[in-house]
Amino acid sequence: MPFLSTKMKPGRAAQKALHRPNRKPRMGTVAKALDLLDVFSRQRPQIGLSEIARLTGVNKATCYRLLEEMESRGLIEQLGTTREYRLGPAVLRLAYLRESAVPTRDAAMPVLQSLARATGETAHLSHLVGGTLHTLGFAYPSQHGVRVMMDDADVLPFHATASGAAVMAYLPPADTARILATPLPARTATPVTETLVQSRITQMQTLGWTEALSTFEDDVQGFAIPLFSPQSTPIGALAVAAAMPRMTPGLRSTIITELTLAGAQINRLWGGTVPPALDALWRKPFVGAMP
Amino acid sequence: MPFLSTKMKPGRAAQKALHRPNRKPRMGTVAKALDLLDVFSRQRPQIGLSEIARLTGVNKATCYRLLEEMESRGLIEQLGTTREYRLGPAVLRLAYLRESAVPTRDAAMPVLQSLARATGETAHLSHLVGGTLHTLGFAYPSQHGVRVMMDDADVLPFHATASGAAVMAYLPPADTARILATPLPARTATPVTETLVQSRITQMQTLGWTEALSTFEDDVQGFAIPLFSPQSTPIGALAVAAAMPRMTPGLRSTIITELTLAGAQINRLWGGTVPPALDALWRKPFVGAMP
DNA sequence: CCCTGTTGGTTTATTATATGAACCAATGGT
DNA sequence: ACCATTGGTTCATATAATAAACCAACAGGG
Repeated sequence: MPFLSTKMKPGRAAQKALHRPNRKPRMGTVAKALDLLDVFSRQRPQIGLSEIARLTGVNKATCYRLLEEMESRGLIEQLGTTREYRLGPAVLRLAYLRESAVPTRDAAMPVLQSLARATGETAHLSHLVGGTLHTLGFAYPSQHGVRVMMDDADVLPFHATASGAAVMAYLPPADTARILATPLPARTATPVTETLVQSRITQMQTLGWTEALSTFEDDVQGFAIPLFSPQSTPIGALAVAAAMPRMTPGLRSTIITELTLAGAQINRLWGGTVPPALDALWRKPFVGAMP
Repeated sequence: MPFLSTKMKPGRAAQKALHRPNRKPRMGTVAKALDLLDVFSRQRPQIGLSEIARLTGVNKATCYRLLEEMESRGLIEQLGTTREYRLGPAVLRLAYLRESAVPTRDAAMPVLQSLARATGETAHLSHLVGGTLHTLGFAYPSQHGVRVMMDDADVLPFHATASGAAVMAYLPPADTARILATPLPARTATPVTETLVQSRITQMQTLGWTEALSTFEDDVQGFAIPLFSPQSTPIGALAVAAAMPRMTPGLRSTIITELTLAGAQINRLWGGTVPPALDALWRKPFVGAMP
């Protein structure tokens, strides 16, 4: 029985899944409203009404109403000076409540930091929410001057990252297929072919970890492993992003060893269950296997 | 011009405020959905469908749909084991984004902690969101064995707390009246009369701080001051909750002094503008005035 | 000063969507 | 075997969301 519900809704689910040529998408109002929140990002923390409508494709009047309604609940707020909108204070309370009930982030951050320290590279933690990978946190080592920056709470592309492959490797095949069918976002350093992604997935399944070279960012080598729910469904990924010029066989070995260790630790903290096959791989010391 | 928009919506605002006996409330769907989130609290972090419907008064089918829609966006999640619902991981990302854009909590917490240390009592920070006070954080001193606990990210009653009075004292009179008209929640230690609340408000305005005795909790004395937006509208409160058996004139003096100091500091950090009259009161050293 | 292109916000008829009573199937306690 | 729960679903109905057109208010530019 799955932990996070993966139930099939007989009626509606089937309707949703099938592609009905003459039917409209039929999206709920609250879902549409919540989608508006995705326009906000680190680099664009506050936006005007027209801009939001433009970016989301939602009608301006509709957009206005939705924003107004979310504002009334504090989910977003409006600046009186520029009339721009931004995320509201209510999200803090919600996050606080969530963390006190399920200490996900607070529990994992120390491990993330020690992973960054042990490897000397940037450690990155992401969470699978609503079919997409979201950054939950990251940690930088103190040592190196040059380091991989990821000051983004943005969405991670599945195709172009090691984290994406790590998660996909343990997702139900149907979901993986659907993700692979999704057109990948423009911003990728190196073109990503489906066979390449496929090979990362197999690497994940056979070696116990996966890596990606110069895909999401130039000169960055990423290593990742998945994180699991108590029912062994993937719910996120742990990754290390290293600057390629620094890479050596020794460093690579260190990263993989530390990564699997930290992964096991976070899975334990979160009460996750690592699939037996993978767990066995993690228990074997890394011997320098090459994909 | 107000910072956080306080604009009046001619039509709707009036309709909302007045109690119309023969009219339906006419609440938007997303607002209703977001209201569902309020059922979750520290002591009740996860709830079943029927229970949620019962608590909120929303039809069960409607409730189900709304929850399902929010789940699709990660705002809540459902446990596969018990089918209960709880806050989802998406709130973490939103809060993270909000804090990186407007570092409210992160900026204030150190001040809050030093306030708790300096006074030896529990310090408490709350945020005005959507017409209600929400706990944003609190800090305990390390010294005393007995201390006022407030492990609640719950909503604070305006009537029964010093924080409520502090905020109301600087709210537009109309809002204050509306709040006072609201029936106060059952859970209050000492009965609260309107004149009592009114006296706290005047104390706030004349002395620069306010206090409440044994109202929200027994044997707890609360001191509070308001926090302001750049446009001098109140957006929250800073409070110290002391155990009454410990109270002495000296401690009281310390608390008030430290409280105003910390308040000024947080207002500075948040870019808030303290109203000139209040600012002047805070600059004068506390001389032991008694209300 | 007008022209033009913005902006945030509002109105309207139209229609798609939300609603809720009733209904199921499954579970758990007695 | 029963009864009272539970989570979830159905469907006719009424309500609430929608989108085009419309304002008024700015901000440059000529």
